Amino acid sequence: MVDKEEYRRRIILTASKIFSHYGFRKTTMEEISRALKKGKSSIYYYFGSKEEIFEAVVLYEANQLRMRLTTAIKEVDSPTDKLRNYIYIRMREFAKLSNYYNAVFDKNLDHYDFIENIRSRYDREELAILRLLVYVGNSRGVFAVKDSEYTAMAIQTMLKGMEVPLFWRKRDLDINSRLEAILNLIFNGILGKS
Amino acid sequence: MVDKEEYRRRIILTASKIFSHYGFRKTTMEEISRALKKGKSSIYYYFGSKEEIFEAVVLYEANQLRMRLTTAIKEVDSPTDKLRNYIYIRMREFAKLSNYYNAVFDKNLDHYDFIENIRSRYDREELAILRLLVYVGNSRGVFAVKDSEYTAMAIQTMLKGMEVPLFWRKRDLDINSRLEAILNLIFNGILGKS
DNA sequence: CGAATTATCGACCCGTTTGTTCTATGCAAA
DNA sequence: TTTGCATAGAACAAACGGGTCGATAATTCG
Repeated sequence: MVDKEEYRRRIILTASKIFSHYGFRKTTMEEISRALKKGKSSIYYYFGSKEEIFEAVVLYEANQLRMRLTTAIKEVDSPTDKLRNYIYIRMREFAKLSNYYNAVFDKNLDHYDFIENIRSRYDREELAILRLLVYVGNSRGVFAVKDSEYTAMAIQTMLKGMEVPLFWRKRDLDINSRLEAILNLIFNGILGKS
Repeated sequence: MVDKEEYRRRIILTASKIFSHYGFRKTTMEEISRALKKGKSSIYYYFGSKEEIFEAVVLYEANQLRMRLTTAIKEVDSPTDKLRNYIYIRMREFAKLSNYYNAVFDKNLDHYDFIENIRSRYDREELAILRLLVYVGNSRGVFAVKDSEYTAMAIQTMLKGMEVPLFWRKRDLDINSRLEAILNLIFNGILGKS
């Protein structure tokens, strides 16, 4: 292994799969090392602790999420499509990431502040994106809102509101229809009288 | 709780979900009892051990499978549809049950014989069903095979062959096309020249 | 009502697991 | 051979987790 950083990356990839399935608590160093075909103690040559790996994994997943979202809004042109795409992907990816949240809330709240950091940073970024989307749609004459900032915040609030049942209630299939309703509400509210 | 048996049933339902997600080993009695909003030791009033619960769960799932399969072949009439339905549902349900198998192969092979019992019983039942399906299709003039027994065994062998990659390889989406190919092969083989 | 039975739970036990450390060893380059 | 990177086995303290037991609450029944 010429590059140490490269191997750290491989560990993150592998651990990510296991963490996402079993959560932080139920995932053991033994499993991670076995999946890498290495000795358990060898992992400690690259990472100081299990938490450190988890931290790197969450960071990695956060970046993945960011990438998917930016490409999702780039691949369409109209403001409504951009916003719709963003919300769709966001909710889908968040649902996939729910295991990480369950992992954190598993027992010990040690990582809580660390996760919260990522979370708050993402919140700010998301707000900026939404603000831009609304602003552009506005200046293109598709949307008709007074204040982009507050509208973006309102949308974000709704999105956050959808997360809770996503993570805590059983996954019923009416999520899609609820999402559809939200989208409908947002667009009709923005577009004025349909 | 008037009926003790009813509560055992609730435990099975709840434990089933957790087992199917985390496997036998990673599922703790603590989790099961918490999901039932009961004390950990209360569970032992209904079941003697964790293994006993697991046994009941597997038995329950096996019955569920049986039910789904019988309804699947009842709701259509033509022999080809019956056989096609049976195979489809069988493969889909087996894929869903793969977690239970992973659970067993997790480490200790204690339950192995117990699972193997259910398995062999199911094998016999399946063979009987397949034999009947082939036989009826034959007598209706849709199929054209010489020996229903051996044809049924051949079909079962193919189905078993499909299980291995289903359970052990990553779930690639070409499963459907592979299934389609198998179905095609079976029917064309049975129907003679198309 | 009170006794008997049913159901629940907290506290504890103790073998096993597991995150982490430490030391020894392989192995490539110089 | 020496140096430094990479690996893994052994050991360990701490936590975990299945299971037991006695006490207690809830319910049934006479």
